[in-house]
Amino acid sequence: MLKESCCGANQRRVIHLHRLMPEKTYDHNQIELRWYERWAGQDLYKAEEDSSRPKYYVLEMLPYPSGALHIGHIRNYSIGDALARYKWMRGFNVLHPMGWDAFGLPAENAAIANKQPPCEWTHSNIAKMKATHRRFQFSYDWDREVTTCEPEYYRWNQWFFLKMLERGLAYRKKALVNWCPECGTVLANEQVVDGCCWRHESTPVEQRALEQWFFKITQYTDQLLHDMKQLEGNWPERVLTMQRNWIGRSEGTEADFGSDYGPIRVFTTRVDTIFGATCVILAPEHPLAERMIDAAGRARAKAMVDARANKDPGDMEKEGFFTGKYAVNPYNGERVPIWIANFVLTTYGTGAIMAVPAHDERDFEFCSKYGIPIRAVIRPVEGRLALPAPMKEAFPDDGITENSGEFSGLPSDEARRRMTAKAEKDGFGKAAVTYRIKDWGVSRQRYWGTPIPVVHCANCGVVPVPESELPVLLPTNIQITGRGRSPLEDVPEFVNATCPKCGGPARRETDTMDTFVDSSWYFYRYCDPHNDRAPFDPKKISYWFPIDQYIGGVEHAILHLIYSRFFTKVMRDIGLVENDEPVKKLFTQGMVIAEGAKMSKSKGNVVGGDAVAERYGTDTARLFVLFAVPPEKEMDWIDAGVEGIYRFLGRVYRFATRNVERARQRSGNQTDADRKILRKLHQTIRKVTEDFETRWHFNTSIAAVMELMNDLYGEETNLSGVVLADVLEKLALMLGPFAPYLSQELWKELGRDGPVFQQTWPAYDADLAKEAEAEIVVQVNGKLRAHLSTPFGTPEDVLRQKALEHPKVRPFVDGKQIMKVIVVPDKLVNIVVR
RNA sequence: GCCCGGGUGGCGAAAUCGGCAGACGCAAAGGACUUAAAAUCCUUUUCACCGCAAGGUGAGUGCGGGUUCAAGUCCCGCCCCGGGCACCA
Repeated sequence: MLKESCCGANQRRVIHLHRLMPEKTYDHNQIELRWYERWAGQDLYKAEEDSSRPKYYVLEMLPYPSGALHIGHIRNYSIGDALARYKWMRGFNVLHPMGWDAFGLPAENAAIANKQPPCEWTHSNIAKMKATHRRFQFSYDWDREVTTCEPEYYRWNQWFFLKMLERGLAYRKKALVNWCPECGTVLANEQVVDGCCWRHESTPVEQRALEQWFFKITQYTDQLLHDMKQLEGNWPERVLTMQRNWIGRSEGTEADFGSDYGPIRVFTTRVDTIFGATCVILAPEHPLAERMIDAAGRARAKAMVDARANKDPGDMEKEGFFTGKYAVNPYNGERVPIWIANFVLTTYGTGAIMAVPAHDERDFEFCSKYGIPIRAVIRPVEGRLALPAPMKEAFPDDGITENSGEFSGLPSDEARRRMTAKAEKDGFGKAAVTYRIKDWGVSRQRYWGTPIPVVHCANCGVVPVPESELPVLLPTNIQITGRGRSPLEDVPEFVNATCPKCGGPARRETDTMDTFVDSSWYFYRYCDPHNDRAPFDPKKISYWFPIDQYIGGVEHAILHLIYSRFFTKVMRDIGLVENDEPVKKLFTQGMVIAEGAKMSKSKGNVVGGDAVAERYGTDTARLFVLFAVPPEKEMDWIDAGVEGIYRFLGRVYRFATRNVERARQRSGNQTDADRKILRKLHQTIRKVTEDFETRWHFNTSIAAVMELMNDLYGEETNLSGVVLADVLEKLALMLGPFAPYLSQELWKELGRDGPVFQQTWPAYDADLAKEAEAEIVVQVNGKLRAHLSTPFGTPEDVLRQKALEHPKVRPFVDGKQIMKVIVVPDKLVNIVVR
């Protein structure tokens, strides 16, 4: 077995150094191909429930099957795979699955571009990418593969939808969509470029209101916020902050301004400034607005809505107009004008605000522009009230109220409390909490997604498809033209349905689900992927969950992860799962850029996994993405750097193969070099183990192994066979999580059997790792002057004495007054002189 | 504007608890081997100055202050870069 792999051309003799020991050239292609074939079809990474071992669920975010794995994917999977293999070696029962986020818009675009059905396009992409996965030997249990566009999967999306509907968590309401009048179709946000259609660059996108489906995530807002406590410390602080901002909870007051059209309710966090309100402003979509203005006004309001949809709010000029009507401030009875303006959002608060230009920057900007009066009612705690005339900018800070009737002279927070209490007492308002987060719009007017399982019946209205009739299959014979509201509307055999309630003719819902629905629960399906009676067996979930480690890009910090948390809470309330949160620990890896530029297809600088594997092998590719920078940092792919790693693996391989014979014979006696190398070996094991257990800075782990290799080259001929055998064995094991092919090859060369990841992770011996003597740094006035080698535990006074006597120290000390000597045992002596 | 990260040699980086700044790798230079090259192996490589040399001296972690025997690391102020949020009332 050993000999058959080393053909003559591979061998040469290193005469000058190593006494005629044959070494082999590192031929990555041959090694990787051989093990690839050996392992094919062996189900090496199969996971099964086993209560006798601690479980470990490691998960990388499933990819969209775009056609090829690029180096960003490789980085993500190399981190997860190293961890999975390490955990196996530490005795854990590891679940490490993979799947495909296979629904989505690009498949439809591809269908339009090259007339290939989305299903076909998707499956051929999956096949290509899976081949790359296998080539890299990422340790997935492929029996558990989940492909979200398969009916076996998406029927459970539909099932969850029905559960949401039952619990009042799915509902319909009108919502605006982007509409291209040229295509006659709905556009996704990413298809809107500079306010115009991506395919018709001069056609402005309009806003149209359609009935659409929503999930009531707002019902869980407080839980989503509260349960973040369970995640603190285990999720990146940055992600939690982003989610908190996204939810955007703010406490304030709602109050009614009176008007001829009924009360106008406004929300404010600064009710303490309400005596400074000089107008009320409605969002252009506000229901009262329509009644207050004429046709010309309505046209202006509509134009505002369209313009706002496609512009970056940051560079939009504030605009508005006076309705001609007035509102009454409930606190002082003052009559103020009612305006309509583009910067007031209908989607936040009550869709109406009071404008207090003196104390709000936006209101200040708006009111200054239109000559609306500015009246200060808050003064700085130590300062005077601003005068209206020379006011150059708003004073938005808290302070002391003035000119506020009975509430004058109070600190802002006290004023807020008392004024809110008055609103509640007099019945014109109340304390209120508002959130930025909105209900999750799940409707997409698209073909390539999960059909929403309801029908519309003329007699019965919206009727859910019975569970027993799931899945509602997505038709496959379809022409994608990019025209019309949804491609599904052109498929009569899909649209024409029977009402499950009355048996009469009905129209099937043609909206499909947002693909975030697919990815909100796929990690549960991995635990029971072939179940055809339920989304999964709860018993399996309670064994594997929560996910111990989730690894993916920070770009999913908000949507995917918040939706996943929401789904878990709903599933828990249905009684399917026990955990509050799906993911115990989250790791967000940095982006990969190529030679200084963001990788993109249009730039043509995408570094493909296969190309790198071809040239250097997959072990080199994996090791390099882990070695270049710590995994959480952005990484620049530079070809030259890869060469260094390839050289390193070659060094390991050559060293091992030319010493394996000596190692097997365990010849020679203990030497000084042995002790030195053993120390280094155990220091290296300690370093690599600590990196796995704490920060995952694999760049330093790999650097440590390189140092060990450098030392081995220095002492090669001085080592005994016993120590060589020990070092080579542990080297192979330590490289296992990073370079599975090479480490397996070394393992075999050492005459050992079985996959490396099924071996036990080497333990380090703290005594062996300990340096023989302490290196003491001697400083004078903080400057390094000498080193001392002393036994560990040398008493302080001895260290002080030795330091003062050191010939390199004397010139800096002699003739000077010694003020102080600081001694840190086993570490440092600092002599302070004057 | 607000909230996070970050700024260290020619480059990627290391220094994990306030204790030798630059581990490891890339690039570069020199040497060995070779007819030659590649590959490989060995050496040098923060900057400035002194020295024939061994070696020595000084400066140095974005900038300015501070705390400390001692600061890349802690504190205050500023500059720059990256990311997220951004009319959220």
